[in-house]
Amino acid sequence: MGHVRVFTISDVIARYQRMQGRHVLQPMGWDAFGMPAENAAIQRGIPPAQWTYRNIDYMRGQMKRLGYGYDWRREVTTCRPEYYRWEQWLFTRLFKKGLVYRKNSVVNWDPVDQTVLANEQVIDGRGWRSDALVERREIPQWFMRITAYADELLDGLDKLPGWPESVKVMQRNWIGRSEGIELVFDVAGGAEPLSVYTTRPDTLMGVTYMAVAAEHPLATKAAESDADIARFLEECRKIQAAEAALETMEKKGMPLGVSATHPITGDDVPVWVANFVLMSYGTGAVMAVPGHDERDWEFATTHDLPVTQVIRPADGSTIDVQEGAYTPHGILINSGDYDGLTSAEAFDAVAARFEKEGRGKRTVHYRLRDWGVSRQRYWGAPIPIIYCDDCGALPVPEDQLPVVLPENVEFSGVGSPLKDMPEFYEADCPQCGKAARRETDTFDTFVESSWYFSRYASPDSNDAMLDSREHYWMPVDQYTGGVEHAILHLLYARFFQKLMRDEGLSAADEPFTNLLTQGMVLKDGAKMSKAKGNTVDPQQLIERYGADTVRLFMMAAAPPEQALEWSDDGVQGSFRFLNRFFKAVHAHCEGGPSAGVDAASLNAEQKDLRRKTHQTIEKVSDDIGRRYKFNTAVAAAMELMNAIYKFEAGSASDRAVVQEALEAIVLLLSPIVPHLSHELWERLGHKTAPVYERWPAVDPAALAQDMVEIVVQVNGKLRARISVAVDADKDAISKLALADDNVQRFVADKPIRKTIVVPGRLVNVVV
RNA sequence: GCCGGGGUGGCGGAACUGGUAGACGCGCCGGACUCAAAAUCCGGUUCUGGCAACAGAGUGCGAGUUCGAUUCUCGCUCCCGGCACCA
Repeated sequence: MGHVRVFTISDVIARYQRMQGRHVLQPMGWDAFGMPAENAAIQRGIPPAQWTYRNIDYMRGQMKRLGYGYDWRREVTTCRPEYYRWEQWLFTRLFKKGLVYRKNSVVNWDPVDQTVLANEQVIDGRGWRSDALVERREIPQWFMRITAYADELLDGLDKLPGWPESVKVMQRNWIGRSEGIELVFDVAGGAEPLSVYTTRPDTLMGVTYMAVAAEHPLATKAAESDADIARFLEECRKIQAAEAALETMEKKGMPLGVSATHPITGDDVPVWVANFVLMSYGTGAVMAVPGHDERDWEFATTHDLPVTQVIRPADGSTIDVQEGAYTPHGILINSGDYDGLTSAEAFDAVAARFEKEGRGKRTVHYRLRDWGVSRQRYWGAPIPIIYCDDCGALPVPEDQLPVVLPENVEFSGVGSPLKDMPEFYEADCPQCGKAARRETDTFDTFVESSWYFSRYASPDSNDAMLDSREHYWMPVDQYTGGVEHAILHLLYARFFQKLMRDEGLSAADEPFTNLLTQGMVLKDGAKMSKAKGNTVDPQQLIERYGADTVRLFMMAAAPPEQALEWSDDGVQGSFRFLNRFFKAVHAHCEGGPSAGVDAASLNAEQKDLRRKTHQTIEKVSDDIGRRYKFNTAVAAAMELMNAIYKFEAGSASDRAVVQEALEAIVLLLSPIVPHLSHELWERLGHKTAPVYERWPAVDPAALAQDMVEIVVQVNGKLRARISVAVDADKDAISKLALADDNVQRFVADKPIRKTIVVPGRLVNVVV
């Protein structure tokens, strides 16, 4: 049902834009690699490929029944070699540019199943199948250098007015550009100096300890002669790779019995090993300022480390850092020569001092890390690399692409079957020709989903990743997807767009001009999922109520970006409305053809209905075209339908007004309920179908009104409603308001202090 | 823990730029039709008091700004999404 929701939203927008006269391309494809197919293969004993292709066929049939207006000639399937060969190709190009590289990085290792686990497969620190405590393990993996584009990815957000602010803020924070200084603390006893990065050099005089990662050489060395430290380091390995696990676990540490030297005071600063410092991020060492950093404060308090204050609030108020860290900027105290400087001045002074002495430098840091694309899994696109004992890791030559993933395999779930297939992994070195070994890891499936949208422009191109047709269609005008993609998918897609641009394949800097993030489909307050067993099968609903009822309910129940609560009764309600809609048209058509509206000779009731018709056209156009609020568009159409039911049509001019109203509803709802609209449009006497019609236009003359209702408040409380002429001036309106009996009751003889008149809306009398 | 979003009748939601809180739908109540039921149609439906007119209260909790706050500001609370190997 989640898919039904996204695709209905997109289809409504596509059909609406088409009726605006635009040239619309709405494609569909299958993001088909990934863990679900492997899991299904384990459970059902069928190869992932078979299961995948079967599902694609089923789902394609269902989409056709739902009436989505796709150009099926452009269908793309990411697990086909014709598709993934091009990301393999791009990867080899990036290899030559130095934008991909290999380094060690951490994975979740299940020591019992002897396999790498996804974060999702780790439950409370244990493997989902073995129940063994998961360990951190470093293995060599391939990375794409997304950090080389960090600044452009950050600055580009300012050029995306069609994106929700919340998504842009999340991406900004994720990239996390910060300016700080990198400086060095010498370590007593001739050990390697500790290099640290800080964004708060103004708090340098408040450093009371240092902390290093468990894998840091200083910790490893200390463990050699101290069994307790060795045990602690062992314990630190039993943390899963996910950042959330790291941040929520109990912060633990031990003193290493080693001191660093404070670079200004020369004082000894104790060095600790801590489980929350990571070797792989930054330098593996941090300076701690417990007086002015919350995490440092927590740690210092639990381990009885000193907390000193070196910043005071600029407004002169007093604080006590023993009660909690003070994190804002302020004025320096207890800082020797720096006393009295502001945080900003101290930043510059400290930076200048270290740069002059050659012991540190100003540095820009990013929270964003390079993208690890290696997966130790079978059902993914092979990474096109060959390892030669003599020549090292080399990209597969272009004329040998694609590296095809064998589809007919036995899949047991333990390790990748590719590792047991010599016919796959045996290869010749592209450089020296000697026997070599092919990479058996596959790409992260985010690689496929990072560029598929461009491929729709030239899905049949066998000579290039993208051809000139890309320039006609890209960038995507309207992209729709779940908020859960706000960071990863959307950032990787933006990154790939820049890679493809720099490869000369595209002229666009950004892939998606307008972004709509839609909410989940819930049932009983929880996300619908097979795991929870609370799914609803679209197929059954289509059979019982028809596709239009399903589409209508999806659009009517909630605004697109909000979570939608599934309701069987709500579906019934949508079905009821469509029946009323049908009956209204049918009853009207029984009376034979209608003449056109003669606007000049309408009575009051006819004018009212006609005004409602044109108000509805105005409202629905705005709701679909500008606001993407399909739920209120549907509500407006229902209101007009209710007005038609109340209107007693007798004369020919009555019937003309009703005909106009019904035609409006048919066209306005046609993007949402295309099948029924098609039928009703024909019954109303038209030869063409709504998909070929233009969107209805508002007649401003029909909206005109003589009198308008205004609310009268006394001291902000509603006391009366009055009817005034639309062109009445403020004096006239407030005179009428004060003349009202109920208003008089509340004003009585109290003096009137002020009267606020908002024309067309309200009068507020302040007494 | 950090980043982002949300909390409005019995329920889904509306109120777009600070100006009538509860549009529209569901459910429920009453009526019509029917032998009866379903379906359909008509009327009612935030809570409290009142026959009614009307009055009082009310948008997670607490404060603030304003003639006026669901809307803006500050603090709190609960729920949802993301946290780099679910996609």
